Amino acid sequence: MDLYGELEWRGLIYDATEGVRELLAREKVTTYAGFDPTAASLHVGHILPILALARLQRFGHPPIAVVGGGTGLIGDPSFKASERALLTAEQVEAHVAGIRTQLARFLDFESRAVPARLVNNAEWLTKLGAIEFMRDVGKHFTVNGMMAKESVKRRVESEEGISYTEFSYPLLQSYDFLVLFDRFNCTLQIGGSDQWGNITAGMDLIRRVRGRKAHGLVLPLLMTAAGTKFGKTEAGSVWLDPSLTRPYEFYQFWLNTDDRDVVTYLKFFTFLDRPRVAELEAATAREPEKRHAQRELAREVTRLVHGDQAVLDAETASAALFSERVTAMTLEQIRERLANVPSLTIALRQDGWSAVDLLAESGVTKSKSQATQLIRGGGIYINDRRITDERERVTPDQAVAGQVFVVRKGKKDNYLVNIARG
RNA sequence: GGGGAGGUGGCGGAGCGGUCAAUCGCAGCAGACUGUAAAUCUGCCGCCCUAGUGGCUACGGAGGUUCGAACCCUCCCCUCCCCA
Repeated sequence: MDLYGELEWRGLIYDATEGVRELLAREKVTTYAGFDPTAASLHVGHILPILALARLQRFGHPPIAVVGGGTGLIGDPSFKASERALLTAEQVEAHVAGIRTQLARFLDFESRAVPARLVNNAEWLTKLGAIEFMRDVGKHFTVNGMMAKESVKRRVESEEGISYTEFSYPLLQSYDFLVLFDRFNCTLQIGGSDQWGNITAGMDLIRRVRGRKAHGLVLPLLMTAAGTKFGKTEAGSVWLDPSLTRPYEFYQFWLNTDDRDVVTYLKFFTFLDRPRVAELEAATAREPEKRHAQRELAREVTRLVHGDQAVLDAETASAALFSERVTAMTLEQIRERLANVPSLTIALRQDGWSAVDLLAESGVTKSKSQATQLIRGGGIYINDRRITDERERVTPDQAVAGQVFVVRKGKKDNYLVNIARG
């Protein structure tokens, strides 16, 4: 199967310009995707375009990941309801640093035949003078054409309006495309479907100033079957940065994928081939309770993002928390298997604590009120035992080896509460 | 510039002098069921505690009237709609 067919099968092609398929089949096409540093870390949604670049590289097309150190200073208005506050240069710089390292692990920079590149558009955008920009780039766009773009329409028509700053964003992205075209002969840009307007703007610029045709391909918007935003959990966004989303939680996020979404996600977020995906699809239909597909999905994506060891740790912890009894484990086993579980401490008290105090003082809950509510709702377990009365006393000798309580909040949130002595 | 409508909890949206921490829907959390799924059902859902006819903070902002104001008055800020 050719690359385009592969992408099609995976459902990754939302829209593409005429001739992309033939182009990809015919020659090595240097391709880029941009990532603006709007946060300190990329989140699970970003995996889609990143992997798209990686898939291209596997088929011999050199990828370029562009970190938007320059465009991040401006802010993309595409399909945004309102103007956003500008990030400071320091914020952008800090975000860029984090995102760079994350991007780096998905592409193969060692390959000589198909080199990957990681560049920062601040390199050329911050040097671009206003007059130069207006003469060389701005002259090629009509305001009329810009305003007609679906991506900015809502903002143009809104009372709040759109600042000149954000309005110029598509031009900067167009200029990026032109620079990459000139430097690396980059002729294809990919991105989320919201990027279509910005991508075609870049294609237009290249056509006008260089008389050459460039292409665009956009990926589908991520949605869950339940109609909610993809990549959100109780805790907020699912980040790639392990200090923001622990690898265990990251693994759990994928493991909890809705049956209706899991095959789609396997195609989107893994490199598993067609027969394997078909196999997992059949397995899900046959015995959904086994979660074969979800397990494989969680394993694959966690490996991609956090590595083999993280997968092992997450699987061990998951098994321990969901199918074993804490009280049957030794202290060493708990320490080892639940290494990824958030660890808290509580000061020793010989006569013990009321259940509420234990939860609030250790930080499992943020207040005694919250602790009380959870206990009354039946959502708190200490060492496998459900707490039914918030006044119930918990004593140090009930801790595993006299040292640690495994506290479960709800179905899936676990904490180790260590007794601090002295 | 003229005329009109409105700003309420994460969002939507009731309330229009006391019984309002504020109906309801969504989102969220917990429970039951189950498969760590979905759907459904139940409870919670401003914050806090010693958990009560408890305390604190709240209905754009600042004052005022009143025993008492999200609700009335004044000024200010903001949003939306119509006309020009």
